[in-house]
Amino acid sequence: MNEKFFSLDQEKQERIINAALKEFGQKGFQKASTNEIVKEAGISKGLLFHYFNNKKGLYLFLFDYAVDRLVERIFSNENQLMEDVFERFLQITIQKLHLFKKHPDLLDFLMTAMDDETIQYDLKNREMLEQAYQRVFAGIDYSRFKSGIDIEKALKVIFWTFQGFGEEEQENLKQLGIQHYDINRVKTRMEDYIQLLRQLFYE
Amino acid sequence: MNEKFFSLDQEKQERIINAALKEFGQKGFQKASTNEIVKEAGISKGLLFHYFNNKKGLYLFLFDYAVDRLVERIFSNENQLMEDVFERFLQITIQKLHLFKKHPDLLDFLMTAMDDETIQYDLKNREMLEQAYQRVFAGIDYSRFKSGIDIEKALKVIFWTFQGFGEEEQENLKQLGIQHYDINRVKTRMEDYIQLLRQLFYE
DNA sequence: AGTATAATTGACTAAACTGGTCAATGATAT
DNA sequence: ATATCATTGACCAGTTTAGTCAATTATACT
Repeated sequence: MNEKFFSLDQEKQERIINAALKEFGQKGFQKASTNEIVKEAGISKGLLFHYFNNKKGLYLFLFDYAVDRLVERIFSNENQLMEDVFERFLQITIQKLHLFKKHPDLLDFLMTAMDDETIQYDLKNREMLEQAYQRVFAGIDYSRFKSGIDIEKALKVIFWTFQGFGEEEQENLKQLGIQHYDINRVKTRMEDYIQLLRQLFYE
Repeated sequence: MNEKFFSLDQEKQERIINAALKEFGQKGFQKASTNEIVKEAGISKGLLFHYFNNKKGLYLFLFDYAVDRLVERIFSNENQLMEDVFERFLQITIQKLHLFKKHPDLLDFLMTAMDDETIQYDLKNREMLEQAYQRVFAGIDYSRFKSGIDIEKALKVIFWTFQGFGEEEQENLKQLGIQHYDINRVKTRMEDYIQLLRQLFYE
């Protein structure tokens, strides 16, 4: 790729990246259309190929970019994960929403790119991703759970609750639009659910 | 359409229908490719246009078909919905899995077809669908819930749990393949979760 | 103001793919 | 052997594909 891409307006960079994430995320590498990407990004055909010299170059750049953004948001060493399940999932859900706000199609792109056979990457990023996912569930404090509760299943119920909540919030964000959506208020909304979950699961 | 389609081997009918559901579900009406559909279904180009005389004819047929299958599985009058939340959602989840087993892409197709602007249907089917969705949550018995619990939020936690469980089972079904997947054993797996949920929510 | 350099455009290409047709072939039943 | 049916895939004109490149515009420097 052409490093001067990073000298563009940040807003323009993001327009291009988001358009590409969306198209590749929806259709996979082969069937994604560069025409569609430049149309959505509002740039000319030539410019895209000027910065990423061909389709595969763009795809590979995007994969690295997406992994970087995910790790820096959720798994970076600064963001130390809480021991309390609810605090931890609250934290992660908020971070995912921030990520979704900037790059609505990044997570979907990563999911589908992970098992795309048409390309094989440097495996570095792949491994980093898989390690990261394990960290989400490692070192949780279960001591406060009511006795007689199946911890494994309880954890799944909690996980699915946060997942469902997060998807609902993403829907809201899409509907309301980026400017009318206040992420801090999500925190209070989610704390109502956490209160319920604590009531249910904790002694 | 050509009614003789229904005289084909049932297996062949389903191959064609499933291939079309998948393609339309993934790409929408405009961008779906009839070439892709016949390739996936393993039939010739001519045959598809012999039975459904053009692309739009196929799409309209599929929509009616999909609504019929959904209603007959989940919302038909024989399948009276239980008053107990957990019994009801258990029932619905099982029925959805049966549907998914025969037509893995039917529900996704319906979702995307609902807000496809390129075509306007007889609204009969649309209305039927929306009424049906409301029935899922109507007439539930809340009397056994512990006092001091926010019923509205509790219902969402329960819904998200069944949703997460259902999606996980669909993943298993895809992975294991249709022949090694026993739906009756799902019931017992789900009853473990129901036991936990009862323990949590019921007096 | 003038000139050099870099950013950006979009018309253009050959190849692939699009929805749809139809004469030819294969299968089945009488 | 014949008639009726199901099925095929080469073929069509039109669109879309990834990628190129001469030409235009914007920026920077003297």
